[in-house]
Amino acid sequence: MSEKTVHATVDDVAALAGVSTATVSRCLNAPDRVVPATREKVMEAIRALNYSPNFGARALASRRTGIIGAVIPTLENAVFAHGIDAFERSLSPGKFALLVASCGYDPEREKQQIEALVARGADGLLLVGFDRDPAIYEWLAIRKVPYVLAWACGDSHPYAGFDNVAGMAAMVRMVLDLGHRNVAMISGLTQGNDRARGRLEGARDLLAGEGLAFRGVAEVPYGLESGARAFAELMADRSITAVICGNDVLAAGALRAAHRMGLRVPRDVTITGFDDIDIASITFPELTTVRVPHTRMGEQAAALLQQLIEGKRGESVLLPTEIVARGTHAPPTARRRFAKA
Amino acid sequence: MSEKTVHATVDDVAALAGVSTATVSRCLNAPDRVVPATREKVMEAIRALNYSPNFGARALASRRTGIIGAVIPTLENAVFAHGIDAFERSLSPGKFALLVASCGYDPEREKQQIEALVARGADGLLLVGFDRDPAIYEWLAIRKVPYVLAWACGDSHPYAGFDNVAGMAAMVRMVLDLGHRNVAMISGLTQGNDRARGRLEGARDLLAGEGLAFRGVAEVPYGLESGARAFAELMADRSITAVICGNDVLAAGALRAAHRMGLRVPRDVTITGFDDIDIASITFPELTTVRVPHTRMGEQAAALLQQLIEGKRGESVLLPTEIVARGTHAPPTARRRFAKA
DNA sequence: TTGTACGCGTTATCAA
DNA sequence: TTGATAACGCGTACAA
Repeated sequence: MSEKTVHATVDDVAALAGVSTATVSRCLNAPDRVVPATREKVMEAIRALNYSPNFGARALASRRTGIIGAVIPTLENAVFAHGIDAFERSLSPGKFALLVASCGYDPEREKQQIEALVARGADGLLLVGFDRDPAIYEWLAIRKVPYVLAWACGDSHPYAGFDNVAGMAAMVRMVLDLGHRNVAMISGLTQGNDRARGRLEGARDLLAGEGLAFRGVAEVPYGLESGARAFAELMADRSITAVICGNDVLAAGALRAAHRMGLRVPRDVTITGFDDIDIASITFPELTTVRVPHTRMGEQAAALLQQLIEGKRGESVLLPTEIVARGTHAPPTARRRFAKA
Repeated sequence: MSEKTVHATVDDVAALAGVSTATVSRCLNAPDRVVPATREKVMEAIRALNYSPNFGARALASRRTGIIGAVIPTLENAVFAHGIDAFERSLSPGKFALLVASCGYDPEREKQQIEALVARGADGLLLVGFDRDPAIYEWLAIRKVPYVLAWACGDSHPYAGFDNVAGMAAMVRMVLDLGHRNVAMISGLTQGNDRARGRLEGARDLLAGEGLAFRGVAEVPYGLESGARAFAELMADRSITAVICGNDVLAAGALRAAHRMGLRVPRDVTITGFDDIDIASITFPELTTVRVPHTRMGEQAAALLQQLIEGKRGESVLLPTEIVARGTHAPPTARRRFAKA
């Protein structure tokens, strides 16, 4: 005890303060259950010994870690970076910390990451989207691990998110109202990605409701060049006057391709995005897109998950999306409308 | 034991497999120290009971968590989002997981976050930059917590990073070689940010070496509009022909302001950035900037930190920066060179 | 190669 | 309000 030991324990603190270990523990976890006088003695000893509780021991005895896990496709997508940032900032400081894992849009890897986080003692989980192997949900239920889903909505699980289908439908509605009839879409990969799928279907269904169909659909990986390439191919059909994109990055790529092809936006083609991330207001012209409240979503998700973890019941929250009409949309012009191949 | 209990323990597994708990433990942590035959029995029991080791108990007994902590200013800055993403992907799967905390560029908050992560049992830490209260480094040394610094370089601590000073100096060198003499700079906030400070000083020193000085310096918060505003103010001095920006976001903002002011880039003004994040190739014209290997940096940082944690000694790694000459630079034109106020 | 038995540092139950 | 003490579940010398 008199040795210069690096890590003091509760016993050391208790001894120095002249109390029991139980009291020391209480001072840290339920200060109100200790008389101010003794509490002061204990805190004094804690400072003197530079004591800090052992994480493993605490987790073992209390059966919780204060660690919240999040599995996201990738932080390279600004949408997730911003959402996760807000999520982390909204975690009660001192009470919870964030363990992040990425899965690169791979469902199998997502499953592994979920298991890894739970194995690491995560008290709760933040996941992206609804669509995944039901076995995962069952497993989570058995293990009694609370979770919140984000970037989507639904009624089968707790979530803090928005409606991809409705958001995209609204955008297509606007494009149709402008007079466009020959519309194409550049969608993100829908495989194992219900957000991308929702957006694609939202657009498709709205068109169908008007008795229309896409003049072309490209389903491509996330990325600027990816969007650019898809745009160039789609526009081989000279009748197309509007290209709906599944996200802002694809739209920015499309815009770049348009410039290269000598097409003027929005005079020759209308291009729309989704998400309203930073780049949407940097392109020229600035992108007409669907704004998603990523930051508020992260905050709400954090609040909801913390409630669930503490045993309270929380309500899912559906955030509104909104069309941000900037510079890449306009009515179809004669040049394209009557263009020939 | 026969009850439908949710969490099986080593004892359950040992009983079912007909071995001791020690053997079960070995199967998990040192499979080679167990004969294949018994190992198979044990793994079978593990599967049957759906067993997974208790994190707290394991951490307590083994004195390590397999958790690596990272404290960054914010994930909203793409630079950190990409670096952290690469870092996380490079962590040995199954062995280490990433606990992230943000500090919003606030040194005091960074200190708290570091303590919080260590308190949560982090086996090692990833931190941004070198400049911080020496007490923190001492504390880390006493606690024997390995750490790696990134996004900068130096010889006082292990790091995986790059030279902000040299990177910016090279850019200013290029601008001067183009013929510019009336140069201004939009710098990020240098307070508690050695990366921003390094870039500012790198530029300043190079100018000084040529007997020159900035015609103006604005030190502003991170952000598009922030950069735009600074640019507009700086350009009140009509003699300025080049504006060096501390990062790509500020540069994109400056570019936007230039458009608004009716200035043509690079004909009327040269604008340069730093980092080469996505937006650098989306602006019009595309941004001339300094490329920083954020992804490789994240990977190297992960490799180095894991080595340190495992007791091996690792070498710091200095990554090269590189000028990416795109569309926002050109020699000064007569119009600006001889412009009058 | 496998088993025994103890220690790891807290929390939580129950009495006092 | 405080104290004694039993878990908590796993790793690991040490012994067999």
